[in-house]
Amino acid sequence: MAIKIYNTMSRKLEEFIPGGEPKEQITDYPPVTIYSCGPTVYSFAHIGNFRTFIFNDLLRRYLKFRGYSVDHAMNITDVDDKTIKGALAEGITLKEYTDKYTKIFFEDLKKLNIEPVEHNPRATESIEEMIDIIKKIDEKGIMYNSEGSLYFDISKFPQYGRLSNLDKREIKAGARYDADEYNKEDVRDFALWKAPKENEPFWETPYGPGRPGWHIECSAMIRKIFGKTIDIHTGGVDLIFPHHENEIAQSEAAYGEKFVRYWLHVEHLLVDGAKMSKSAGNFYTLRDLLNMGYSPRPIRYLLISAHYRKQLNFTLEGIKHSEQALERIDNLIVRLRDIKKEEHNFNECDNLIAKLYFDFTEAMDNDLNISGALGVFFEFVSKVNTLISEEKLSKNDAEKIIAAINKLDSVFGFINFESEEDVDAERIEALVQERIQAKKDKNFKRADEIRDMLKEEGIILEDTKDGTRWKRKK
RNA sequence: GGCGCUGUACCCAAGUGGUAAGGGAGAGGUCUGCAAAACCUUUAUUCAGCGGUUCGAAUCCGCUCGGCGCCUCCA
Repeated sequence: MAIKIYNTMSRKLEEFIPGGEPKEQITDYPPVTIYSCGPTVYSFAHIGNFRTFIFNDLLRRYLKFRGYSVDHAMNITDVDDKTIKGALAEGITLKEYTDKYTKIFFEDLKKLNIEPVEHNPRATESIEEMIDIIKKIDEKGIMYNSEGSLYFDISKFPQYGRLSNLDKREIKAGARYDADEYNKEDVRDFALWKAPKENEPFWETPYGPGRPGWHIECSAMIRKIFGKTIDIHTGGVDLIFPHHENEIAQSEAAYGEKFVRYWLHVEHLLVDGAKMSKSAGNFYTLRDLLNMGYSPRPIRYLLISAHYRKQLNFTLEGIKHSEQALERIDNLIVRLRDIKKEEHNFNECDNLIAKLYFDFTEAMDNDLNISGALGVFFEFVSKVNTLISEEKLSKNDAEKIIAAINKLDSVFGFINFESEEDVDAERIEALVQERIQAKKDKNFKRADEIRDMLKEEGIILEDTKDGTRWKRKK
C-alpha cells in the first residue's frame, strides 16, 4: 500500500515514490525533500495563508507517521515591492521591517501548533545562488537585458506552460499585460533581476546593481538546499501561474534536469463565498480571531478538517463547530484517564486499535483524505465511549487507547495542545470538596451554588460514580 | 474567451460503479438530587436538474443551471 497524491503537473492521482526509485521498505527511502512557498513578510498573514501552511504541516506529519523522514524548506520572502514600500513608509530599513513581520509569522505558526521545518531560507540571504542560476540561464542564451533588468525569454523554453495548462492560452481582451513598467520583448517574459529604482535597496552583481525578481528566490533556494530534483513542491493554487510555472522554467532551463516530482496545490479559503485576500480586504488574521475570543486550537481543527483540494468557506460558526468536535475528543480522554479498573476482561482492545490505524492510514493514503480519517477517528471515539459506559476497559486498556490517540495526534496536531498549568487548581479543588460535602449533607442549594459559581468562571463540574471531576471550558 | 475547482440532510463534510461515513445542531429515552458528560434511538428511498451507458450510478458520459478561482501582486 502506498500513498497516492494528486500531482498538478499530470492532473492525476499518482503513487508517491520519493527519489523516483521504488524501494522495498519505507525506511529505505532517502528523506523526502519538500519545498513550500512561504510568506512575503510585509504584514500579518491571514488565516487563508495559514490554511496552506497547516496543510504543509499535515503533509510532513503524515509522511513521518508513515515512516518517511522529511527534509522540508519554507522560504521567507523579505524583499519585494511590498516590503520595500512598507519599510520606506515606516522610515526603517528593509531588514528591520521584515524582521518584525517574520517574527510575528513564526509566533503565529507556533500558536497553530505548526511544526518548525528544517530550513527557512530568506531571499536576501540567497542572492549569490540567484546569480548562479542567472549565469547558467545567460550561458544558454535564454535571457536578455533590458534597461538593466534581466528577463527570461519564454520563446526559448518550449515547455513553458505545462504546469498551468496555459501554454496555449488566449489572452483575454483587456488583460493587464502591460502592467509591468519595464520593457519586455514578450508580455509573458518575466523578470529574473530588476534594475534598482530610486530609494530601493540593491545588490551589486556582474550584471549590474539590482534586486531579485519574485520567482528566482525559490529556484535558488531549492538548488542551494537540496541541490537536485526535489520530491514535493507545495503552495496555494494561485501560485500555479505564474510563480510555479516560472520556477520550473528557470530551474530546468539552468540545470537541464527535472525540477520537482510532485506539485501539490492547496485550494483557497473563502469568506462569504469569495476568496480571502489582502487586496479584497475580506480577511481575518489569527490575531483578529484570538482577540474575538477564539482559540488557536479549533482554528487549526477547522482549517485542517476539509480536504486540501477543496475550497473551504470560512465562518465563525465553523470555529464553534470545531470547538464542539474537540470537546468530544477531550471528554473521551478525561473519561479514559478516570478509569481505575485493574482487572482485564476485554480482549478486543488491541484489535480495535489496529483497525483504527489501518482505516486511518487507508484514508490518509488517498491524497491525504483528512475528512475520511476524521470520520474513522470519531467512529473509534464512539466505540470507546460505549466500552467505557459498559465498564469493559481496564486502566491498562485506557493507557493503550490514549497512546493510540497520541499517535494519531502526531498527524492531527489538535489534540495535545500546549496548555498552561492551572494556577487556580488548589482553590477549585477546595470548592469541589466543599460541594461534595454539601451534597452528602443534602445541601443541594449550596452544591448548586458552587457549581454555578465555577461555571461563571468557565469551569465545568461533572459528577461520576467515583467522584467529581472538573475541566475548563475551552 | 482559455484553464481549473465545485454543487451530498438544518449547518460542516467523506464517499468516485454495488445500494448514502463522520462532526455540529434538533427530537425522544437511559443515568443523575438536579445538571454535565456518556450511551441508546431518531433526523437524505436520496446525492443541483434532465437525459444516456450499466444487472446496478451520488459515483461514468452528455446537456442544462448555480457557486468559486487563475489567466495581474496573491497561500
